[in-house]
Amino acid sequence: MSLADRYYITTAIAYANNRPGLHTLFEVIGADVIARWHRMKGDDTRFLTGTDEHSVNIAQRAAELGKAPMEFANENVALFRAAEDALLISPDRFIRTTDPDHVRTAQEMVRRAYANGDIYLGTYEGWYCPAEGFKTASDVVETPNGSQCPNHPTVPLQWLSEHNWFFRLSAYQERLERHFEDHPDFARPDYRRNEMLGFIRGGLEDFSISRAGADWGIPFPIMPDGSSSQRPDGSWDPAAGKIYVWYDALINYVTGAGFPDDPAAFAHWWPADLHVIGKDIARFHTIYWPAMLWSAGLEAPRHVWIHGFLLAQGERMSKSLGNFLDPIDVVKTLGADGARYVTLREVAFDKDTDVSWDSFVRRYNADLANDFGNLLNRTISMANRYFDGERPAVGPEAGLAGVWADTLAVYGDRLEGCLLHDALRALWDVVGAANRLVEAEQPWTLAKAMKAGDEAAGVRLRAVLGDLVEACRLIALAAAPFMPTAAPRALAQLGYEYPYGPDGNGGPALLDELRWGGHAGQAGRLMTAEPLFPRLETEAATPAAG
RNA sequence: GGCUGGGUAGCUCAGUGGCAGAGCAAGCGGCUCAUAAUCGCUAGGUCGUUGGUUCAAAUCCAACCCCAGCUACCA
Repeated sequence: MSLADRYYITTAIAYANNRPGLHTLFEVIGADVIARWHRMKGDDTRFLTGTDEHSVNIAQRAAELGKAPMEFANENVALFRAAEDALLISPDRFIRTTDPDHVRTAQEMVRRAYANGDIYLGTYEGWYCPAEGFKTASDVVETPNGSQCPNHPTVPLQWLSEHNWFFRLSAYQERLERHFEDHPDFARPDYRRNEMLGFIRGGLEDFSISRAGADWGIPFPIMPDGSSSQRPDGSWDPAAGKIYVWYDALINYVTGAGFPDDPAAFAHWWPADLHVIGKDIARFHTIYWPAMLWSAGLEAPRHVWIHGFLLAQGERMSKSLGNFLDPIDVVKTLGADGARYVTLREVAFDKDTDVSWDSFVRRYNADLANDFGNLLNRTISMANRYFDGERPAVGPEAGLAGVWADTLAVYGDRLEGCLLHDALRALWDVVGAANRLVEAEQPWTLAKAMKAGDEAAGVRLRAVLGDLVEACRLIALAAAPFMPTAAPRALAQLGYEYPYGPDGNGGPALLDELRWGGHAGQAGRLMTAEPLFPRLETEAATPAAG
């Protein structure tokens, strides 16, 4: 990938029925890091995230609370935005499925599929739980008394039969298989790709894309006879029904790229480079979505990354189980940078991971307070003491330079390969190497010799501390996508300007800045050392929620 | 049931034929620049089980046991 490439990255849109947990925002933090990395590299980057607001469940929940669906959605979206702000998430657009342009886009996608002969009227049949909604055949439990909803055994299931529109997914089976074969890295990680490919090979059925009777949702734009469902006064005929789920939710990715209102923007941003999504919706993103796009004459996204879930003692974290972490609590305790680092270091980005409050606090103290924070602190403190605040330059034969070059290569590969936890692990190898260098060189011993008149010791001391300062600069800068405010604070203490904006835009190409000794000739003054990541006392570090 | 991933130190995991590894947690020692920090050392594993191939198996093969995922319309 060359410089000045454009890079369009998205997350799944979250279901706006409640306040978000860290397990929901995990994917958004990860995507934000990747977006910032590309912005800092100089790529023309667009990062899209947002909320999914149409569904019977949301309308129903709103009604229970005596609110209009939109009012209910607005409140929840505000909670999402507050949590994302606290986590320093930097979307270029926060999209809502209730946004007017998204409504137009979804309707246009339906029209295109219709024009292409890919949607037709059919009958959807299935079990319906009045307490919960439609159930799949595999969800329903067979008992001597008949079929039951596993979550609501006392509520009788209804067998519903509904007339609605279907998308001809079956027509795309061969093309999908070929796409997976021609683009082996379309869906990753590999084991998820294999699952999806297996699903395709098992045969594809058409799926329904409209619902009758719902009144909260995007109006289906076509009447059964093929005419427009829009009336002369601009309103939509309720008899046409609403667009159902995937022809609403998935469409946000092209809405966010400018389709169809802004053809120039769309030509620039589409196809998306990366959709970051959870494993629960892999099929819809890697199978339904490409087919829907092809049907509209558009290209499939380039890559879909499928991440796992956060677990608490082996159980999936969820709002309903109550075993989730509140992102606001985590930010309050660890700081925004700490929360981002610890989440992405503790949770593997390619599979499920068990996490706990204790593991988060341990990781924060070990990696941030003790290893990196203290490295920065001791380096600046010594340089201030021995050289009166003048920043020492890198030495002529720094052993760390080689370590750095190797690490940076691995770091970039892992980060661009979505193995964010591995990227951080690699970067922290340099932190360890730098701390070991301090012990090996014992700057305090060199300083005593220098004071006693040993010039060679003075030269060596300057070089050692220069290398340590350089290591701190590079580590902080490389970690900036993960820790967007710690990086500028660290660089300020080291006497460097931070040339990037709050979202990572502007400034020189990151990879140029990340060359060892890149600022060798530049004089500067160090600030007083100030702990970047104050150590947490374990007892004090208990979440408010318990 | 079928397919896929996994089962390695107290915890999280790396390790695809050559003397069992890392980080964290634990114990001991060193150092004093630093946020009771840091550096070194030690301890700790029948590598899920059983059999097989091989001079040599955590690694390859077979069977079995456990955990998780996928096996169609949930946001």
